[in-house]
Amino acid sequence: MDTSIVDDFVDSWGSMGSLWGVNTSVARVHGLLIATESSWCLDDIAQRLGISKSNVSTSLKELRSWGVIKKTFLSGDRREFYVCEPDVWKMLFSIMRERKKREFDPLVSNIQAILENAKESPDGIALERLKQMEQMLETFHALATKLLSSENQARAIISFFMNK
Amino acid sequence: MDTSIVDDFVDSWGSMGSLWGVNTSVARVHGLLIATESSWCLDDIAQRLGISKSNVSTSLKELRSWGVIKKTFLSGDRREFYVCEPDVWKMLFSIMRERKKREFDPLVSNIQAILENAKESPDGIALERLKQMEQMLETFHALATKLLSSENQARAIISFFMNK
DNA sequence: TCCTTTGTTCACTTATTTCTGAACATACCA
DNA sequence: TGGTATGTTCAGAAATAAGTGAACAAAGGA
Repeated sequence: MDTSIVDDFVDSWGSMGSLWGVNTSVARVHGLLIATESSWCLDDIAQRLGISKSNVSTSLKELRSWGVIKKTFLSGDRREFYVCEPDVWKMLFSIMRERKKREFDPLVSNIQAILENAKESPDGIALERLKQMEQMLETFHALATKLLSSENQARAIISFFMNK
Repeated sequence: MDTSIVDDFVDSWGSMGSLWGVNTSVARVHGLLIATESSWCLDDIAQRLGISKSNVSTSLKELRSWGVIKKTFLSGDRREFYVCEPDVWKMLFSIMRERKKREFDPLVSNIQAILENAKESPDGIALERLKQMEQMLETFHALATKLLSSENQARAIISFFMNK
């Protein structure tokens, strides 16, 4: 098995974990599942990537929480195996949905709550600007909600838009 | 001056620096400039946020590199003052453009380069999936390039889309 | 039952990032 | 020229995040 392509992909995917907010190990484990066709058990992943079992265990837990991998079972084998979502668009949408839920939504709620208490326009505060910010965030929130509600719909919209 | 709203906003904005990849101090300084109408000099920012001058200095440098603040001068005052971009949409677009350039573009190049060397479809590698990934990334790249080329155009597209 | 395999948790180590104060540079003014 | 105000850089400190190994738990199988 020619492993260099897999290694390269794992490195590349690992180094961009920051784009969606996970650490290198998590992204590397994910990269390994993406780049290979087989399903992997914990020990094999640890050996293949040269990291500890406990690290793999927590990384897999994290990847499950993002909804981008799933367990599989081989008959007669007690171990848990993992594969990633084969559809790359579905994968990306899972990540974006989760990231929105975890980081963007709370921000929007926060800003809304802050502006609730700011009806009286006190001195020195750029209240107009903060209101524009709130509106912008709400627009993005609505846009993201709409786009992320269905991969297929979003893909159609993107193609339509790109062909104009 | 009622500072609690500013403080709340600074906290909120500071805690979401990770969304666009800057640390808390950088985001807090930015938050302060966003939430207030005045222009700020280094020392006053340090005092207001309770952080060191050197931290403010590097944070301002970082914010300049993202293109989200600019220097102003008061006549008869030797100090450098800073204000943020008043248009929140322009601000957001600056951040997105810069983040794309710094993190997304290199990823796309990487994946492309890796797949260059993978014409022969070796065993155990999900080559089809990696090609789909590459295509998806290229689609997003094209989409982002188009959307980020003009705030006004993008805003028009978003409104059009949201009203359908 | 006891042993083995598998996976998780957690206290601790290691690595990385962030922040600071001091030293330095620069520009202006007296 | 010296003195003061302003801003930057950088080595090290402090804080935070990540990774490890050992202990533990659970589940089969002999």
